[in-house]
Amino acid sequence: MSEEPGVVETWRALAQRYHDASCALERELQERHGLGMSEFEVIDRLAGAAEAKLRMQELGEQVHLSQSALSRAVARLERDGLVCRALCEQDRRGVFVALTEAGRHRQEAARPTQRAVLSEVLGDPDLRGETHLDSKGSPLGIAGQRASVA
Amino acid sequence: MSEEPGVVETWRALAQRYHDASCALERELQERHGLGMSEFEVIDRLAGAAEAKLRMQELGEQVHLSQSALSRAVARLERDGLVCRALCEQDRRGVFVALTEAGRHRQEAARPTQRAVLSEVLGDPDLRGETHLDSKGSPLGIAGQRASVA
DNA sequence: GTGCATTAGATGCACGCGCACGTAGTTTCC
DNA sequence: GGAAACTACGTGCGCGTGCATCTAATGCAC
Repeated sequence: MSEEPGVVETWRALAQRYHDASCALERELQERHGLGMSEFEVIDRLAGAAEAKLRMQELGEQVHLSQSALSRAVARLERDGLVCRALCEQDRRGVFVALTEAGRHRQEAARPTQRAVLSEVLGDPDLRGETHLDSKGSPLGIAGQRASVA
Repeated sequence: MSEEPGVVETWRALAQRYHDASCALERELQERHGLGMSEFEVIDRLAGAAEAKLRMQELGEQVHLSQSALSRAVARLERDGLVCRALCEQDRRGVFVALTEAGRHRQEAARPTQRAVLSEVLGDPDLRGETHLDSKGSPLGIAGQRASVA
């Protein structure tokens, strides 16, 4: 009788990896840029979109948030002045979400942090030390984890 | 030149994969066994432990929950009669959590569901169709990501 | 045009989570 | 032996999330 047929192991490794990364990401983004993971995800997607604007629906397809969670996240971002909502003239049910100047600036400031955290946690040697986490001086406290997949 | 150095792609694939799996798992476990993911994780770990009992601390090392979240999860499980707490005589700060009969039964009932969901979502061909999810049939549309690290 | 089904997005609600803190019990050091 | 530091666990609190539901706008039938 096999007890650990593989799927469960895979799942646990996946969950472990995800949690390590998301916790570190959440913490660093929050502490250094006042952004939650979801918020950053939204403005990051917006920054990558044409004209830095997307409809809620399109945003929802890219981020893995529920529709309500996305609505709240955008509301928070709007409250902080990082995005603004605009009616869609073609379909007046729709809402465009556009990155503001402040939003773009914040995203550009936060992206290196994201990259650094991810390469640290996910163990990508490519960016190690390139876009490192200077300023605060904290080495993230997750060095040496690596969660090596090999 | 689009600069996508890999880490972000890896991260997004990882997050996607994790969310697909956790959402499906959460939903199925809840609907079919009245268990949340965390709850199942706890009783599953307990079932795998010697004498089906562990200290909170040891449990905390295995599950990726914060100490408080674990405390609440165990409280819920105790409320439902699936586990029971017992003082640790050696160290009276410690608390043992033990699987009850009902708890073991529930875990044994839920494990096939977990396996089935995971093999469905994570795409492990080994269990495909063996412990299948009745009328699911949906490939969940996440095949072929893998995010190979090698 | 009027009525009904559908879709986009917002919101009330309950819940699980992490953080900070409180409370016992233990160890350390004098 | 007694005070301080530390550890294991529980708890108040605020917050973000998903679910169900609501509103407004669109499309379709007739």
